[in-house]
Amino acid sequence: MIEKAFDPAIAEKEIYAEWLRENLFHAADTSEKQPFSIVIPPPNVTGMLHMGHALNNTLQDLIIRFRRMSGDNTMWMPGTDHAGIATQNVVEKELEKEGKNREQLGREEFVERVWQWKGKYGGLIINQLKRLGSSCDWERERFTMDAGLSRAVREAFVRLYNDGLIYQGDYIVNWCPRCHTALSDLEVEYKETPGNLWHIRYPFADGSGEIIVATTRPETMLGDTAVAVNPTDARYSAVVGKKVILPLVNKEIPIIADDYVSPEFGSGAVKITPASDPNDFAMAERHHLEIVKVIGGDGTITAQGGAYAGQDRYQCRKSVVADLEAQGYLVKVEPYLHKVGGCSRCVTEVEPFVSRQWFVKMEPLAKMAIAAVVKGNTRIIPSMWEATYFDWLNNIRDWCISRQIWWGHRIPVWRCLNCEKIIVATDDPSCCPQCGESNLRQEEDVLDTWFSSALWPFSTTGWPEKTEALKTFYPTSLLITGFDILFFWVARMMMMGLYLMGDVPFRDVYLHALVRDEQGEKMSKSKGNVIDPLNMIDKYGADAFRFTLVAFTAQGRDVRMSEERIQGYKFFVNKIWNAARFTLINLEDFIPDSDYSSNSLPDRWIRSRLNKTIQEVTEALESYRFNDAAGGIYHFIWHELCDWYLELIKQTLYNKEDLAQRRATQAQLRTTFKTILQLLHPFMPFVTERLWKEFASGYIMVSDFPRHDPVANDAQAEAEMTMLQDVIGAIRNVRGEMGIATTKKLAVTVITEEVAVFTAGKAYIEALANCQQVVILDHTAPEPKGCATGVTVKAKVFVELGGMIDIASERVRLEKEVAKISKEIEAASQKLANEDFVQKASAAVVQKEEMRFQEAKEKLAFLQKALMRLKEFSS
RNA sequence: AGGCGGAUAGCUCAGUGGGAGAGCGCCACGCUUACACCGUGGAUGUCGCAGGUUCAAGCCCUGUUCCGCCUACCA
Repeated sequence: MIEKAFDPAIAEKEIYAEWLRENLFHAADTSEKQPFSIVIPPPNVTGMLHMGHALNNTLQDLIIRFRRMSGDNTMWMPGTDHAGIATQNVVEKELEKEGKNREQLGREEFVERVWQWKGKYGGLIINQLKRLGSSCDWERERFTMDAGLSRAVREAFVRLYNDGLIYQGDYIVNWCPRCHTALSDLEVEYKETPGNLWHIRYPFADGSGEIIVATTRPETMLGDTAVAVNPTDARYSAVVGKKVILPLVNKEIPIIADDYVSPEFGSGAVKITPASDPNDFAMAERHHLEIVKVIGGDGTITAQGGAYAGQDRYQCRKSVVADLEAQGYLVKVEPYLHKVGGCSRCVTEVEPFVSRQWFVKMEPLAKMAIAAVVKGNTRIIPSMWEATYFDWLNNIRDWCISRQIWWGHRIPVWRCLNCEKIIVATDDPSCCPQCGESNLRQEEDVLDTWFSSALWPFSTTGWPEKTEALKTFYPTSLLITGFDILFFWVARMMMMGLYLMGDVPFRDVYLHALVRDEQGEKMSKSKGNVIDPLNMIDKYGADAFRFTLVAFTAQGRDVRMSEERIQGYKFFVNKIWNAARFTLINLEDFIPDSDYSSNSLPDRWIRSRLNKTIQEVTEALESYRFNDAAGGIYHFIWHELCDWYLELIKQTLYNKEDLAQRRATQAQLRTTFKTILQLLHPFMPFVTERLWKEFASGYIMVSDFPRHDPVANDAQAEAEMTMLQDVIGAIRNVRGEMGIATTKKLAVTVITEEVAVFTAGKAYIEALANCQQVVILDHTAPEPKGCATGVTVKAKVFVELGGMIDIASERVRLEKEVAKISKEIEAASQKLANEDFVQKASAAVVQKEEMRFQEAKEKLAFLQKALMRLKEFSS
């Protein structure tokens, strides 16, 4: 017999090792079976498992296990992402502790050092995923910097370049002065920050007056090359074309007219610093203005800043403001709340910076990505995200893919030092194809990490090689990821997949929500509200933890996590475990190989209910309604199987006289339990695998997922069971309301038109309502006196209290019932009295309403009679 | 500024046109031989607000308030 309680810590370890040993996670490259594939959103190598990973991977494992059991050739591709800036930062911090920096080490040695770090710590999150039970195809594990994936990156770059979709140019980009690299637009996080709006006087060069401009960044004025006003602004039409003297710099700059300027804001005149503001940069292109870089890549003022050269940008702001004030140029200072962009990796304020960078031309790629979703080649679930997806792609800007860091895929571009020829190649060139020179210099920059991630759905299966795996598993079937990387990753995979593979990277995309704490706050270390998934697994077991995540994943809703809930589902695991113990205890003498079939009501009923549950859970999983799937199986196991079925069959199991029926019920019990273990397996892989050993040989994870059978529904059995359940409920209600102990046996009379059903079910009522005697009488029989009474749709129930009836509490109980039913009657009669309702509502609805009305009226009459009798009894 | 989502029992949330639900918590009674990590019974809601459509609205439409998120170049 199994132990009294399930010990997840031991079982999880053993079972996972068995699955690995038996190689059950591995999918064949080619197979007769229908392929089903998912690529994991590769966690950063620097990552530690957090709630987001836990949710993400639980959902993937759930679907993967469901598909595997359903007979598909199921491949879940695992791996990690090299996470350029994040990883470089981690290693640089390590160096810092040793009093070194990366420049001292030099590029090669630094990269070597990162690889060492990766070897040591990079696998941690993979092991953490295993703790969850993830059934990834570990043999296939990939890393975005692997040789194969690096080759894919070069191939993609070269193709894009040759097709004119990659270009290099001097543009203003988001620059992090601390990471010392360019960032894409997506890597900047804007935060509302209190600042000031400084109003500054710019005198006209001809001495005829002045124009006032407003700015949030006075230090940038050192690099101003114009002042702009709106061409329709009458206040300024006369001054357009004039020159002003740039204060502190003493340089003449023009006043220009441009639609971009909003006349309503500030003074309606804006200073233009093309090197320090993207809008100003665009304006400089339109008006051919000079670009003066006064802020350098390290955030200090350049030599162009004259007297301020060398100052930090914030220090310079103070100096400039002080000088403007001293020289009478400062008109006023207003407090001003504005959005300031920060580096998403280190929170340093981003500096718009003009530099030479590489870009991917997005428009043609975006068009393909839009069309694929419009045509339905890829479905986005929940569909509300489609709008966001389209909106972003329709307004997309070119993607800055170069990063001035060392950890990443170095851009495969070389320059011939002799003839300046640019060479773009997948393999390192040994000499210049134009002049034969062997002195070539490779581009220093590396690619944005997301460039390689964008290739993940096909680079992982071997692209650009035409491998069997690629043929079998591309397009992948499903991607499950958080909505927060819809742009970063999903959209870019769509573009790259369509462009390089000629087909979408996945058929379905399921976007799940964020995991928050129970107050709905985002979990963060600084808030101290993080719940560590590994800690939860240690405390409650992976099964309970997983089930919690699934049960709270409703489409379009955040997942609010709390320890209390996980504990609740641990109780559920315990319930299952004990139901299994009960089952096993009662199957000890059972020989499973004979063919039994039972027609007892509980057996027919549970077959029907189980069948419907299979259907419900299957349909919910197929449409990604995770909470419904979890809820359906929870309800069945706890409230149908345990609460009713196991109780109902006890008498049959304990009765050794009727061996045939006992055997048949044992068989049904065994089948039912095995089936729910299979149904539950994708949700709770460990406890189900553990229990499976007690029921069958082999592994549940590769057994067949239950299939529902449309003809197995037994409406008759369900209807009869409902009659019995209602009567049992009525008796229990009397017991509970009258304060009679559950151990006290009752004598009950049931008066009904369904004499046959209740006579057959008498023993069940006796057992579940704890009665010593149940008498079933036809509806023509006289009603017994001195009883507490209850009424159901199909029966009147009389509970004998042996003259000890507590009249006061019985009256309260009956009056409560009367009030409830009266309300029902009123609602129903009102509807039926409404001619519009009777005419316009569907016949079925009207009929239902009439039936409800009739039933309620009968119940009410009975209850009123009972109340009357009660009065007679008491007087 | 625009877009999206949410507002239903004390808490967390299901419920997309016909009798307001679940889990947890709460109250009462019970250690009945699978389970006290349990069982049985009970209490609890102007379904954010205001209009409208409909025989019928938590659900559809319009407006509105509050909360959250995303996108955006207003200095």
